[in-house]
Amino acid sequence: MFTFGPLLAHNPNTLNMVLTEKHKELIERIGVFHEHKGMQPLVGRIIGLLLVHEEGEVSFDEIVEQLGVSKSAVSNALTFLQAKDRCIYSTRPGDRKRYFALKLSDWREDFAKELENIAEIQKFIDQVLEVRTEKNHEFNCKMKDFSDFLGFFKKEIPALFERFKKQQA
Amino acid sequence: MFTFGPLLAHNPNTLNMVLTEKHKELIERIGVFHEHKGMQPLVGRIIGLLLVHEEGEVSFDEIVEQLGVSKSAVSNALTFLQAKDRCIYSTRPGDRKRYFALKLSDWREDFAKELENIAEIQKFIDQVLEVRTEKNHEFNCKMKDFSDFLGFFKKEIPALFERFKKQQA
DNA sequence: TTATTGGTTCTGTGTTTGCAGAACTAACTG
DNA sequence: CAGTTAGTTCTGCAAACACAGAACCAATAA
Repeated sequence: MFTFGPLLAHNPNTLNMVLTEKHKELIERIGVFHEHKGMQPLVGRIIGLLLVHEEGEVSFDEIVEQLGVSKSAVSNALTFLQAKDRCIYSTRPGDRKRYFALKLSDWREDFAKELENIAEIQKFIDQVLEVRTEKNHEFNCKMKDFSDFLGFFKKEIPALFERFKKQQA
Repeated sequence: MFTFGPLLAHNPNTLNMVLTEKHKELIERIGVFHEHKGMQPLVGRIIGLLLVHEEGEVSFDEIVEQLGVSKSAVSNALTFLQAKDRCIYSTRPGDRKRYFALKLSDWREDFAKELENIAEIQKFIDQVLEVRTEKNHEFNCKMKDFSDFLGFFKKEIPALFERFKKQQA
């Protein structure tokens, strides 16, 4: 039978953070930024929401309601974010909901990985150099030059983080 | 009327570079690499072809034939690559064909741009920090930390290239 | 036990993508 | 002039994408 009291008590929808226009606009912009990086629209919006949300932890339901999308879409997007290790959830005693948060603590490793990833083109450059003849020496030289730089760059990444640590202290 | 002599003389198809299996496979791998970066498939294949092709300059026709795609697709892909400043064409006296090549000389600027681009997330982080309350201080601190690093990183980019130049000599 | 909650998986669908093929244009050729 | 060459633009379509909605499942509550 329907009981009003428990409904209010258990329904956390009423507790949703209030998003101002500024919040919503920022979420959208963060969304398109991530779209440009190849992610699907909703994934970018969720990242935006998790960033601007004052708690930093947001329930599945609140994501559905704040972004106005379906449960299935949110489920898939969150599965993706967790698979990519960009997101985790925690639970609370006496509460079956999952509270999702960005893994902001990993930004060093994430950023380092991104840097290494953009330098990955070196592998291809080197393989190209292996199959190329000497017919166009200048072209080959430019490629060799680029490859050398990429090798240098990769080596420099750890030092970069160390220098940051030093100048921070 | 049909004349055999001029046809052979003017038809450069017969002059196409021979691509081995190794070449073709490498082109495909370079293609998917660029697909992951958000480019459309054919664009990546063309970059691959321009890289492994011994001349470094490849005619429109040869691209069509070597990759087995339509003229329209090649036209659009080349327009895109030129718009992105990754590709240029040159012509030869008495030859109406265009010979396309990668702008390999610009790799420094291109790479610097890519680095700056991945650091662009800082703008969003800072805007997020502006709208956030102090309700979750730890979360804010991590974001501030990340933003500081991104600022530091951007500043370091020119020095990086200089250090490369120095150690090269 | 049935009902409810929290979330996942399946099915269908409008939209976008990526290309083919044809029509077209501009420049040269005979 | 008509015909050829080199490339562009237009039209259409098959496949992939991104999501909605419904069915579904597992855990808790009544």
